[in-house]
Amino acid sequence: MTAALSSQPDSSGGHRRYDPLETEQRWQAHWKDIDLDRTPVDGDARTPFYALSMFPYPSGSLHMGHVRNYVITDVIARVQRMRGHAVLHPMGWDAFGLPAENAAIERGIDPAVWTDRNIDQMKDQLARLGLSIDWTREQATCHDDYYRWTQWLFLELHDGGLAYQKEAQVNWDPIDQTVLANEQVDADGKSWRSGAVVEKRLLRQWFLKITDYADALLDDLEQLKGWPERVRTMQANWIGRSKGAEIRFHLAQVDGASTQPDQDITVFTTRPDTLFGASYVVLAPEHPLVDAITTDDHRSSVTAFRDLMSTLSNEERTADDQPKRGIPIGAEVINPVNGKRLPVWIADYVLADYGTGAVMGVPAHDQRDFLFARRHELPVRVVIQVPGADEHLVDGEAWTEPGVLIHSGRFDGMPSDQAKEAITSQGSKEGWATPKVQFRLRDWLISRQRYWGCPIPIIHCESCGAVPVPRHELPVQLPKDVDLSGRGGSPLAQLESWTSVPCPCCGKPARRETDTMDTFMCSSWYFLRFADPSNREAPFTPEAIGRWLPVKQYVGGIEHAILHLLYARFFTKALRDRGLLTIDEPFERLLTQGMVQGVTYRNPRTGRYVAPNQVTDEGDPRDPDDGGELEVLFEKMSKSKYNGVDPAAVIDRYGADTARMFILFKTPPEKDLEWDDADVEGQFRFLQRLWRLVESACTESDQRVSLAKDQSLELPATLTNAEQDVRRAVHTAIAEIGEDLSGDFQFNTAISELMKLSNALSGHLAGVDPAVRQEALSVLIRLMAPFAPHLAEEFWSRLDGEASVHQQSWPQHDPSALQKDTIELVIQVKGKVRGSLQAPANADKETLEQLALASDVAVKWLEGQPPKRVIVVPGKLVNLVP
RNA sequence: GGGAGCCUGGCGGAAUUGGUAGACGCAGCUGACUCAAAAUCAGCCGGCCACUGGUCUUGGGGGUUCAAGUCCCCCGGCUCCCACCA
Repeated sequence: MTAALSSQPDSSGGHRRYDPLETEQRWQAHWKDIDLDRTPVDGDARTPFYALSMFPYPSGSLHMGHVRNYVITDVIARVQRMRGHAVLHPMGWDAFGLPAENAAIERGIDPAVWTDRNIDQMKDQLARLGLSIDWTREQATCHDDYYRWTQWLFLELHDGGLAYQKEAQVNWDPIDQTVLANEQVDADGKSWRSGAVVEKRLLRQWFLKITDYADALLDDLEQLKGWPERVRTMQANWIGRSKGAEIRFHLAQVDGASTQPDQDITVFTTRPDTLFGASYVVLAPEHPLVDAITTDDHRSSVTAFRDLMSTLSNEERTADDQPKRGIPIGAEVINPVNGKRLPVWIADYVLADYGTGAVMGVPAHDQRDFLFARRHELPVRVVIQVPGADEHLVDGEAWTEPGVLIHSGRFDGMPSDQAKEAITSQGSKEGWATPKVQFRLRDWLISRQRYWGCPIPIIHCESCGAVPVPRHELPVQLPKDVDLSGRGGSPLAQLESWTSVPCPCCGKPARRETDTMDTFMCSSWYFLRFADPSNREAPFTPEAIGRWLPVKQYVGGIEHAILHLLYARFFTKALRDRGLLTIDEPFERLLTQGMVQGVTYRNPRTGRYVAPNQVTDEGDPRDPDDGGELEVLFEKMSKSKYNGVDPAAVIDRYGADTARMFILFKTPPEKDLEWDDADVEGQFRFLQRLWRLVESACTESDQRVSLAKDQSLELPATLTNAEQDVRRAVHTAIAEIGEDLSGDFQFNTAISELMKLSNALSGHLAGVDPAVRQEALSVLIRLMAPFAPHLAEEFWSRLDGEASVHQQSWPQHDPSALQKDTIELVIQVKGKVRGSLQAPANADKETLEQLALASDVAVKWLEGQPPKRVIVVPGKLVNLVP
C-alpha cells in the first residue's frame, strides 16, 4: 500500500526527482481516503484545542491573504495534534452580503446559486493547500440550517430585552428608491449606482443593546492576555468610557421673550471641577429643545443656521479646517453653582448623539470652547490655576490639565480630582447634578433593507405589536420569487405574498418584518456552531460548548479588530446571561496576521499604477505611456494596482509546500509580508535540498535509514565526535523550534532552525551510527511536518515510517545531547570584546577568571596592571575592567 | 488632537530578555563542474582605516551600567486605530 503511493523513479536513472504537484495530489487524496483530518469524537480523552481562522466571504477566488491566514492556523492545528491534543479545526463561509445581491442585480443570477458556486470554487482552491480542516463540520451562513439558528438566537436576545426598534437614519437613493449601505455611498455623498445625492431618511429599525454590556466588554479586556495589546486598546477606545456628571442648567427669564418654558438644559461634562468657569451653554443644532426656547428676535437666524447645518455632510461639518460656527438663540440659563446668567448658543461642534447633545462652554479649560469663545467674543474665566501664569492663560491656548481650583467659591484650593466629587455631590444634594458614566459605544443597528441576508423573525400586528415568529416555525426562509432589480425599495417589502401573514398571537392579518440582519450577526456566533455543527434541535448544546470553547487560537486580519471581535464578545456574554453557555469570552488567544503585499509600479507624477508586464525595463522601470520613471513600492495586493499574485499559479509552479514555507519564513505572522518571487524560489531550493538528503538515506549504503517500527535502533553507549555533533544539532532544533511554537508563534525562526538542521545533517550522516541517523531523520521529518505536510509525509513513507507522519508525536529534546565539553569563552576588556578562548564547559568562576587573566588578550590589553574588577558570566564571558 | 505600534547591512529579518549585533534566507561577488548556460557544490559578503589589526555602527542626542539593539529621558520619522466624544 505504502509503496504504491511513493514517487515513481524518473526515467533518467534510479534517483527520484521532487515533483511537488504529483506528490501533493497523491497525499491529499490519501488523507481524504483515510479521513485523517476528522475531529476526534466526544469521548476522546486528550485535551481539546480549538484552532480557528476567521471564515471568508465566498467571493469565488482565493487570494494570498486567505492563504496566509489558513496556513498559519493549519500549522498551529498540526503542531497541537502532534503534541497530543484533540484538535478542532473547522471552516465555513460568511455567505450573506452585498456582492451576491449585486451579481443578481447586474447579471440576473440567483444570489443563492452564485454563492454556492463560489463556495465550490473556493473549496477546490483551498483543497490544494493541504489544510488539515475537518470539512464535515462546514457551515455556510446563508443555508437555512444555519440561519435558522441565527434567527433563533435573535429571538433569544429579543426575549432578553436586548433587541428593540427605534427610528434611525438610513441612506436613501431618491432615484432608485432604495436604501443604500454605507459602503454604497461615495466619499462625496453620491450613490454608487445612480449617482444621485444620497438623502438621510428616518426609518424604524432594529437595534441590539450592546451598550448594556459596555462595562463588561471594557473590563473583560483585562482577561484577554493572549490578545495583541493594540487590539485591546482599539476596543477600549471604541467603547470609550468617560466618567463625569450631568448638570442641569435652569432657564432664566429673558426680557423681550413672550413666553419662557419652565425647562432645564442638561449637559454632560467630565470636568465638573470647571463649572465656575462656564461662560455659556451650547446645544447641538438638532437638539429637540431648540425650537421651544429660541426667543422671537433670534428665530429667523436660528432657522437659517439649522438649515445650513442640515445641508452639510458629516465630513464638511467636522472638517478640521472649519472654524467653529454657532449663534446665540436668545435664551439664558442660570449656572446652578453660582447663580450667574449664561447665554445659550447652538453650534456645529456639539454632536446631537453624544451625551445629552448639550455642553457647558468653559473656554479657559477646553480647547474647543476656547476657540469658540475667541471667535464669538465670549468671556474666558480661569478657574484652574495655570502654572507660571497666576490667573491667566499662556500661549493663547486652553489649560486642559487638572489642577487647583481658583475663583470657585468654597472649592478654592481643592485639587481637580477632589473638586469633581465635591461639586457633583453638592449638585446631587441640591438636585442639579447626577454622577454619570458616558460611553462612545452606540447600540448596534442590525437592520438592513436588503434581500441577501438573514430575515428578522418578527411579525408586526396592529393589535399585538412586534410578535416573534414561534421557534418551531423557524427558519423564516428567504423567498425565491423576488424582484432584484435594485429599484423600488427593499426587495422583500415588495413581495406581498411573503409579507402578509396572520399574526401568530391573534390570527388577524399582519405583516412580516422585511429587514434582514447585518451579516455581522451571522459571524457573531459561527465559532459556537462548529462545536456542534449538525444539531437539529438547538444551535448548540452547553456540553459541546463546554468541551471546545473558548477558541484556543483565533487567527485573522487586523481589519476585524473592532467590529467582528466586539460583536462576537457581546454575543457570548449575552448568550451566557440567557443560560445557553457558561464562558465569558469566546477567543482565548488572538493572532492578527499582516497583509500580503505585492510589488507595485506607480508613476509618481500621474499617480497611475502600471502592470508589471507593461514596465519597459525592470531594472530602471519606466511608464510605457509617458516614459517617466516609476517608483517601486509594496502595497496590498489588488486588481487595480496590478500587483496580485494568484495562489493557484504559485502552487502550479512550486507546490503548496513551497508556498506555505515561503509565507511562514519570510516574515513574522503579524507583520506585513512583501511577496518576492526570488524568496519563493529560495524556499523551493530548500525543499529540494531536503529531498536530496532523504534521497541519500534511501539509496546510499552508508547513509541508509529505515523508520519502520521493527527497525527501531538503540543508540550506542559511546558516541564519536561526529555523532555527538549530529545529535546536538538534532536536539537543538527540537528545543528551538519547540520554543518558537509556544506562546507567540514565530514560524520564521522555526523554519530557519529547520534550515540549520538540514545544513548540519547534509554531508554529515555518512558513516555515523545507524541509530543516530535514524533519530536524525525521524526528528527532521516530524519537525517539518506541520510546515510542509505533503513532503514530510512523502519522506515518512519512503523511509517506511508507521502510518502517517501527522499521527506521530512531536519530538522531545534530550538535554544531555545539548551538552558540550568545551565552550568559547569571550574575553571583554571594559565591555568590549577583545578575544576568546576555549574553556571547559563545567569550569567554575575562579577557573574562568584565571584562564582569562592568563590569556594573550588580557596580557595585551591590561599592560601588566591587575584589573580593578572582573565580572564572570559562567558559560559566556569574562569582562576585565582595568 | 487622543491612543497604539514600529525604526537593526543592498533587502526580509535574528539576537537566550542587560552578556560575542547581523542567526537563517534573498540579492550580489569569486571559484569548481560544463563546449556553454542553468542547476549543484565550495567560499566571500555592514562602513571606514595606517587592512594578519584597529575603529565606527541597531533613526538622532543624552543618561544608568563592568556591559545597552534591549532599561530611562529628550528629539525625529513611518504605520495603524479613534477623532469637534464635551
